[in-house]
Amino acid sequence: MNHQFHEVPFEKRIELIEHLQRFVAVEETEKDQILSSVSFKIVKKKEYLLTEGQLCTCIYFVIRGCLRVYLITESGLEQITQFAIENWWVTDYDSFENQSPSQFFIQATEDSEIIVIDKNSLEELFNLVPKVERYFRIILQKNLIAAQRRLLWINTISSEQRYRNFVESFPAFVQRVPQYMLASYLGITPEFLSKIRAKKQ
Amino acid sequence: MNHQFHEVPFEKRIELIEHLQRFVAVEETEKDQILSSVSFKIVKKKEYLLTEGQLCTCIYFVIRGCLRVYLITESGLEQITQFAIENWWVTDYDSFENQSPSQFFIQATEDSEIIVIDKNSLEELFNLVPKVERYFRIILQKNLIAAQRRLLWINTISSEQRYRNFVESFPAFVQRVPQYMLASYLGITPEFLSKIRAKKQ
DNA sequence: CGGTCTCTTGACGGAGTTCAAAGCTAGTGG
DNA sequence: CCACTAGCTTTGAACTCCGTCAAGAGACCG
Repeated sequence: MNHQFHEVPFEKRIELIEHLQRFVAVEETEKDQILSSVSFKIVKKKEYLLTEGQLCTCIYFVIRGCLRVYLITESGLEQITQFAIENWWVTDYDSFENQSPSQFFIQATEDSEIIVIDKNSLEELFNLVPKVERYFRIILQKNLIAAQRRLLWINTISSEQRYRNFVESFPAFVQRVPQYMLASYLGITPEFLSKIRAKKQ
Repeated sequence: MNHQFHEVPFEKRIELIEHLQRFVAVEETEKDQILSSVSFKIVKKKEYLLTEGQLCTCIYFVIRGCLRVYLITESGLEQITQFAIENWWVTDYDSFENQSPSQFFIQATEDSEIIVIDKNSLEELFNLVPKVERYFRIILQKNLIAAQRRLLWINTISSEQRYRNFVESFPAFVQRVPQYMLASYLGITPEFLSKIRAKKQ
C-alpha cells in the first residue's frame, strides 16, 4: 500500500491550525469543523500526488517534507515550476478550479506528511466557516505576490544573480534538493548552474 | 484638477456588477452595499494612480482604457510587469496588504475610467458582504494561474514564440500599446522585437 | 561492488543585447 | 493647419550570456 489516507493524527493538527491562526482568528468549534474536512497522507520520496492528464481534485498542505511541481516540455525535459515545503499549500489551481486535465506532476522529493482537502470538502468548508475562505484569499494573495516577484527577477537580473539571491534567501532549502532540480526551477541548465558555482562567488 | 473622484455614475455601475455576477450571485441589497463602498475616477493618458515610494492604499478596476504597472530597474530602465484593460483589477498587492512603500508606478496608457476601492472600504465590504471576499478569492486565483503560466512560458519558449503567442491571444490589445511597452512586458529589447516583426512570420 | 544517477569541465554555437545612426510618426504650438 | 521636435521604430555590427553536446569524475543505492 503506497498511499495512506487517515484521520489527521492529533499531533499533526496543530501545524495546520497554527498556520490558519497566523492569518485569521479561529474558534474551537471552527477548528473541529476544519479538521473534520481534511485528511492526512504519507508519501514516500518519488511518489506522486498528481500526474499529467489527471484531474487535480485536491489541494495539499505540507506538514513535513518537500514536494515539487513540474511538467514535461515539448522537447521532453522536466520543467519544475514550484517547490512546496513545510507550511506551504500547493495544487494545480487551473485543473483544480476548472476540473480540466492537468499538465503537471506533483511529486515528493522527500518522505513527506501531507494534509489533503478535496474540492468539494473545501467548498463546503468555505460556506461553513467563512474565515477559511478569507484565509485562502490571503494565501492566494501571497502566492501571487511571490509569482510576480519571480517574474520580475527573471526580467531584471542575470541567472547568476538569481541563483545567488535564491541561496541567500533559502539557504536551508538549497541543501534539500539536488542541483539539477534547482537549475530547472531557476530556468537554467544544470551545466550552467555548475559553472556559476565553480566561480566561488 | 487632474484627478476626479465621484459617486459611480449609474451607467458605469453595470460593468462592475456584471463582472461580479460572473463569479458570485449578488442580490439587490448587496449591490447597493457594494456600490456605496466604491468610487469612480477619470484618468487622462500618462496620469499616475500610484508612484514609487507611495503606499498603495487602493485597488483599481478598469471600466474603460488601459493601465500599465512598471518599475525603474537599477540600470534605470522601465520594466513593465502588468497591463490592465477593461474588467481587470490591478494594484500592488505587496504594498496594499503590508502597507509598505511601493516600488511600482501605475500609469494610464490611454484616457481611462476607473473604479477605486480603498483598503478600509474593501475590508468593511468583505465583512458586510462575504460574497465579495469569495469573488476576490476567485479573481486572485485567476491572476495566480496567469502569472504561473507566464513564468512557464518564459522558461520553455523562445522570445519570438512568446511574442507570436501574445499577438495571437490578444490581437486587439497589441494595437493599443506602443511596441516598446510590449517589448518591456515580454522581457525583450525594442530592437529585438522590431527584428522579430521584420521576419514577417 | 557495479550500475545508474548526479555533478563537473570544456569547446562550440546561437538567441538576444548593446550601441549607434538613420528613418518615421505623432503631438504641439505658433 | 503646417512645421518642428521629441519620441518611437528600424537596421546593422559587434559582443555576451547561456544552451548544447560530449566525455569524464563522483556519489549513492541495491
